Amino acid sequence: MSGKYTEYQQLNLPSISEEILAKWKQEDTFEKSIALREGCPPFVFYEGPPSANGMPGIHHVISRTLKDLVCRYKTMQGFQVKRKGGWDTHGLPVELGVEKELGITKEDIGTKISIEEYNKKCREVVMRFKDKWDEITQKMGYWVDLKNPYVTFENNYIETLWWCLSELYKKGYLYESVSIQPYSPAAGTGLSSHELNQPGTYKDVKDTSAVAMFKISEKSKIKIKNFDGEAFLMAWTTTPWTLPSNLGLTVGPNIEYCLVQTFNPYTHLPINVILAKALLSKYFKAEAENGDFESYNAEVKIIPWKIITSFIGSELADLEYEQLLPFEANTIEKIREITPDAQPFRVILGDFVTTEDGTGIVHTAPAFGADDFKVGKKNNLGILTLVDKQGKFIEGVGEFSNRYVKNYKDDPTYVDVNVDIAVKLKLQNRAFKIEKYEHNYPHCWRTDKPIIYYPLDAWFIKTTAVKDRMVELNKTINWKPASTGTGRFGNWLENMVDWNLSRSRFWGTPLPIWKTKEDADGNREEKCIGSVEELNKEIKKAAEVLGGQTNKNYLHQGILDLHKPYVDEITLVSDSGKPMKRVSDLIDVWFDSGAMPYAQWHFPFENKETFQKNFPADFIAEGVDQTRGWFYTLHALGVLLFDSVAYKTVVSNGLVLDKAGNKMSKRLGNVVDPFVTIDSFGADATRWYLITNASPWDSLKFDVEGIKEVQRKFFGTLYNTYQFFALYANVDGFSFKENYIPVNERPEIDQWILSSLNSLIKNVQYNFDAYEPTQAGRAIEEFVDAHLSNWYVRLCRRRFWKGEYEHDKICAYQTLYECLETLCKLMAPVAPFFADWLFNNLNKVSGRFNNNSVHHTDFPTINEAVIDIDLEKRMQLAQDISSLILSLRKKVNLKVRQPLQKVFIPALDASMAGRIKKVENIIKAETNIKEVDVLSVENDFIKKKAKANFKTLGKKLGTKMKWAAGQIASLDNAAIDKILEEGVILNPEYKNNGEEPIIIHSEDIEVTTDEIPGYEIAVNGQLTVALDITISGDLKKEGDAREFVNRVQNLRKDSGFNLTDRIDVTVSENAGLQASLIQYKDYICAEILADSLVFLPEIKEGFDIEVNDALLTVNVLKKG
RNA sequence: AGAUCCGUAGCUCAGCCUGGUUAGAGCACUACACUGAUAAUGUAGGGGUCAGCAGUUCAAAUCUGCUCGGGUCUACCA
Repeated sequence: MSGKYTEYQQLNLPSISEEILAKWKQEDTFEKSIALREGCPPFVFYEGPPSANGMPGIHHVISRTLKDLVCRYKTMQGFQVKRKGGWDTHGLPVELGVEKELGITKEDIGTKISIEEYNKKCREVVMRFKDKWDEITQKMGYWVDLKNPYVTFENNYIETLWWCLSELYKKGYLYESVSIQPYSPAAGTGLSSHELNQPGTYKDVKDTSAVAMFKISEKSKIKIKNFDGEAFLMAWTTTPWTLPSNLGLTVGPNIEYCLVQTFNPYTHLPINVILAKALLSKYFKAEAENGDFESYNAEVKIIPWKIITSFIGSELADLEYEQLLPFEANTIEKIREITPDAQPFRVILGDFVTTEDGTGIVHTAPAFGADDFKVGKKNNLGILTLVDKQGKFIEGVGEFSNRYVKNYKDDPTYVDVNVDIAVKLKLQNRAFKIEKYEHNYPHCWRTDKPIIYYPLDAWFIKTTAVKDRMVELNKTINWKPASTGTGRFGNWLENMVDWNLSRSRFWGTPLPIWKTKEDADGNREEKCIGSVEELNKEIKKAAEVLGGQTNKNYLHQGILDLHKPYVDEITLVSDSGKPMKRVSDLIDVWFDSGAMPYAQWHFPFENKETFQKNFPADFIAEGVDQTRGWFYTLHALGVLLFDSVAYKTVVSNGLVLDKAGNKMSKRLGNVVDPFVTIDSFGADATRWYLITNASPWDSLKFDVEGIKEVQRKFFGTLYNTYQFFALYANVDGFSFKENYIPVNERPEIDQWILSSLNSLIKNVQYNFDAYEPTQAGRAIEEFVDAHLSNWYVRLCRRRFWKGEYEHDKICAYQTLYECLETLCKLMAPVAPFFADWLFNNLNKVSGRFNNNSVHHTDFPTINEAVIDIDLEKRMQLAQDISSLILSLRKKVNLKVRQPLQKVFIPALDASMAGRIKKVENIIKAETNIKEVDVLSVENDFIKKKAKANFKTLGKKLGTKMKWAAGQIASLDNAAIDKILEEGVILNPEYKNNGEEPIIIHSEDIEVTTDEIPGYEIAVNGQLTVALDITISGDLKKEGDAREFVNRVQNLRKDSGFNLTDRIDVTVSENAGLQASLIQYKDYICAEILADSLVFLPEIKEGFDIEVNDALLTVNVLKKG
């Protein structure tokens, strides 16, 4: 190795990115980083597949930075980290995109366009932005294997999904059932929650709402209280059309209800009603309570009422009531035809009941509400669906038969059936209040018509069967932040329902279940296919058994594409010889991604061993919005299939908001284009900003100003430190060829920065291990800025350019080099380009590593022997003292170039005195002072002040604390000294007062000093500095000389001289300064590399300079 | 509606777990200084009801409860 360290004009991060990217490409640096770790323990990472039919955004950059840095870090730590990429290719967004592009709707599929063509189109567009994704992946420096990604639409992938499903089926976890889903009668289709969350679907509408009165049966009435007259349960609904399907009334078990005697406002008949006590005021006027019942008649506006009795909800359980609206279609016989042992028309209990609105009693129609369905099933109410899929009443619902429950057909003559139901209730003394009610209700995003909740057949995974195990295993997962695991995710698990897999779509993974038609007894046979081979076998078998045209297109080669429409063309045969058709559903795309640990390897058909080595993952990371998405489905399938977690650590990162804190959305136009950002600031600054600005799980307010700051402050400073190093190392030819000088043989300042460096390694390693990259990054920043650049380099500057190339200088070079080299490695996970660039700049000269990339090196290890905490502390002391002295100089307007004679620093104890003595040279140099006088503990020169230590005393003293603090503050030197030596009783008169003695020891006080008469003093905490500001004649002269040197140095620099150029200097004679310059001539010449310094009466060509208010003309001539 | 995260200087964030008496840093602004590495740095200045209320405590930014505001996820129901 040889040559020079490359020096640069200025820092250009984007071009560094480009240069390094090209190098990586050429040298296969990524592939090599994995190959180099062959045989090392694996660290397993799963890539959550993005969907390539949308453009990547800046929020993708943050989660991928996080993933990338962990993988890079682990690689450097000696693990082999394979990162298989993946693409999520199925799902509704793809379908919607295609429909928009082709200008069609779902209804057109099968008529205007065949399913085959439609799916072909989906397959084409799904990778539309793959190029853009690949580009951002590279540009941001995300190392992931894009050459062999898993793709969810490929046959092999789907085959594994089928295998998973068939395993679940075998375990009895896959079943068909009814669930209540949003359904659009106008469009004739179920809607997903995604569709329901389209903008504008929830609208404020006015509906006819009814408070209906359900008459309590005579038998049950007695259970409440013995009283005269009819009693009713009041329940409210905004959808009166569901009332004929009513099968139960739900009350909250802990809600208080009362029985109220009053009159029906419409029929004026005397009634008794039950409702929640908290809602009485909604229906009754306070002034009418216990009003005049005797004289009530139809003309009286204010209806009298009184509470007869009250009870809590659980006491109402199982009360029976008469059916509200009996028809032919909803008789008890009809109900039991569907649910043989149903027990409807009862009061049941439900936790979801509130007293926010309504009556505190919930009308329950199991077919038309998810809660209703759940509670109905639990209480065996049965189910009635008196409305068909077109949204109209079926036959047998009296005068309402065949009427649409909402105006789905835009019929101008439509009469609202809800109003008619309300009228009927009024006439029958079954309505207490009918009114228009404005509420927020979901609408179908395509037809703009209100949706209804409707029971649809669907296939489910019985996740509830393994709920306890999922909860248990979740506790072993390391969640970052932990609260997401216990809170959002843990809570979600606790309230888990079975996983509804079914989707009525076209482009997705088909459910591999074939079934026969139901026979007369409602029985049927079904088969769940678990592999292509099995399907092909069944295809042949069916053809043989059923004969004719059965599966004729699939007999030769078997099935070639596992999507619709092909799978639907296949008929299988049941064990008893009946034809079976596939159920038409596709599965939830979340199943696709949740099964990626298996499907990415085409397990169990191939790669069995690979799979075993790569399950479960050590680490995954995605946005927090995936908590109930990917994180959930991974976990569910891991537990269901293998009784295992799917990942050991999961980091969920927060959202990226714009700088005003708004969510980024195309609609608002505040989306940050990651390409623009990375092109203008470079990937490193962007990554560094994203990681260090806020913890990954906090939402990040993205502001390019922040990136600029990172670029300037962190990368700029580090770059300059390198430039400084390169400048002088090139002059001296330092290439680390000398033996490594033992740290304890180096000057104290070197020992200090190396101690800090090792402390930094410790800190960074700890935080990376804890998945706290923000803390790690900030620690690196702190080191570069505060320690390395602005203290070490600042103080050592002269060591690099003064003197011969021997011990001290080599120490300085080796030390600074080691710092830079180590920093490269520490920062490499977060800023991979810059780190590699810097590493190569250093290493190509020194050749200390055989590696071509920092990413192939090992992460630095801590050298505990070099860490000297006391040294770090006293250096901090030196910095604090210097800073105090500088503030004093500022206060009295004495610039640093003016030397001063002396500073006094009182030490509070011997160890502090010792520390200051050890760093006094640094203080002297930094603040340009000749002597540092450390005043010992016993001096009388200063006045001491004591402050109570609240931490130790507070516990002992309690309420006397304030008094004691006052006492302590007023102690004099003698008392403080006594406390320090042996302790003092603060309340000597304690015996007389009958108190406990309060003994103060040295640890109970903090001693400070406050006054040194005749000196300029500054105090900061326990530190006091007293500066002697008298300037003697000699000091003044030296100050002049230094000022002069500074001016000449500036001239050298401005004139573009090289560092080593020698010069001749001529100066105009000047009465005020001449004596100073002559006295310090040797010093001056040495500093400015002058061979001569000559005074002339007049200088014709030269620069006018000003030195301590004196004007001079100077000419500087380069020699040779 | 439920869960969760967040709320500290004009802005970005520390500090909170483990309570301790002047609440810190950076950016931005102003002035001065330092510099033969520096787009850096130092010193000084202005800038805070630590979202609000209540509680626990000798002592609360810190612990507890409630409220308000913002984000996200889930749900949207009589």
